[in-house]
Amino acid sequence: MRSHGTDGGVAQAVLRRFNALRPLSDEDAAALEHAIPEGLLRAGPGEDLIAEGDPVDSVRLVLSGWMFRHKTLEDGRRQIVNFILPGETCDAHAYLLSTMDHAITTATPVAYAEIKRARFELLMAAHRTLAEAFMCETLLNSAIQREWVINLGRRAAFERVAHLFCEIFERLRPVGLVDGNSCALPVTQTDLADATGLSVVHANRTIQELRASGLIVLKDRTLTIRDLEALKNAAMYSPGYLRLYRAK
Amino acid sequence: MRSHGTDGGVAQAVLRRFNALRPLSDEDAAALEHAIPEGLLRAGPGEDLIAEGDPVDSVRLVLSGWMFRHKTLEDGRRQIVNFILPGETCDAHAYLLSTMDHAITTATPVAYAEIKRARFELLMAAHRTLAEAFMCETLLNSAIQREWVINLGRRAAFERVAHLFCEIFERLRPVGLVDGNSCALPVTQTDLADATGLSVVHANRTIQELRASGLIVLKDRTLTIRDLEALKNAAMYSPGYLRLYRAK
DNA sequence: CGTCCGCTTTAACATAAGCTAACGGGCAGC
DNA sequence: GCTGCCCGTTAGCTTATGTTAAAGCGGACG
Repeated sequence: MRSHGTDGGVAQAVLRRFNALRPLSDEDAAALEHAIPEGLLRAGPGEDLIAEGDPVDSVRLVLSGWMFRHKTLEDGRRQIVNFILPGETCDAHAYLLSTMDHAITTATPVAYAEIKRARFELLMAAHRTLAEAFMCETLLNSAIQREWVINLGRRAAFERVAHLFCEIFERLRPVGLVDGNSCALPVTQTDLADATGLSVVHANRTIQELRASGLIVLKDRTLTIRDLEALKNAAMYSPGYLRLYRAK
Repeated sequence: MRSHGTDGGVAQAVLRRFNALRPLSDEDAAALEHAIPEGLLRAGPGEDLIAEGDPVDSVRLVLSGWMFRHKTLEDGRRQIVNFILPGETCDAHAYLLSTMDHAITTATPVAYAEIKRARFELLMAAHRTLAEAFMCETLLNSAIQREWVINLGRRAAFERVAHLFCEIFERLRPVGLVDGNSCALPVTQTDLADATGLSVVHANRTIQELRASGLIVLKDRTLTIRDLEALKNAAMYSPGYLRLYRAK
């Protein structure tokens, strides 16, 4: 199945994720893998990959590393609207709307593949299942966005942070990035605050509380969930919106 | 252009909206109009059209009336995650994910058209621009969802409600549902509270404040915006995310 | 014509979360 | 080995928003 010597396994996360959404045929997988090395790129941590208002005319696949989507108000208040984790795509189809309504910044060093619009459209036309998988990615993104609206609108700080942790854990699982009950959490507390709509101080207090409750350990950018079920209960986490049935 | 005697003008809102996203050829428009009367349906106010977890296998187009998407936590806290206004679609492509991750309820009496998946896919295959228009609808929905995340995460109550009002006004404009500086707002304060993540009491206080500031008049389910620019400033409303450039 | 009911409004009080400020620890660079 | 900087942490005080409760108000309905 691996056919490109130079990028051995580099597309692994993407393939695993897509297979969880729509099982891909070997042919579909090969076509996707083939498109990746052509547009392979890297970026360091804290780099702005694209800003609000920028024109879009390609699709990106995250091979490794974390990014996040965010918007900033005139007076500087920033909100992270979503994280983009390994295996996920930025902006499939977004070129249809011409420009970005939000910015994307890297949290860690990342490797990603950029597929130009024309190339992408050919790929979609030729591989129906692949097209559906990308479509699912986009829909799932909406579903996650809706869950974040609930998180910010109706959950208290403790539940909110707990929920975010559950979600990240469950999103990393299908791409093989959880190790037992631990996963990487390579972002600052400022980022977590901006993702949960809290002030940094309160985000910190909340994390302390989560630690004190024995539900999690968070140290050296590694999150360990001591009791996932209990954490989900505390977060009022309702499974399902991530649609990872097939992913086990 | 009108060819169906019985549904005279019923698809007007949908066509206006689509034209604002992707100018449709007469042929595309005709194909869409043709699909509508077949699945024409009505519902009263407060009806649950679909619940979380329900299977989806059709696309709906709202011809008239308001609906909203919402999720409810186990303990009853409810969050409206978006309104669905006349001319907008529910769930284009959503059938790809099999089931709903949220519920849809009507706020007013509504008329809508239901297009079954098979029919919809044929329509998409035959009309590229129409397919793009539906795709844009889906993407726009995501963009709105992101803006709601910012609204709930980083705006204070006053800004939040002001922002919602600006958004609704701008979303109703391209479908011809604003009249001067007024538009319908056929929802209760409880609904507004659930959409803005506030308690009813505080939502009410905030609306009073908005009235006192002279920015709006809200009476008999009609919203009048006294000074749209001022309201947008107060809301830190950044145009653009609704992509209504072409709609003027 | 009175009663019920859903919606809005007000009041009084409770509290979660914000803000400002300062300190500590680790790590990179000089 | 000192210095600076980023990040996490803690403290003390402020405030926006939630909660509970009750009253007003108008329309629907018998």
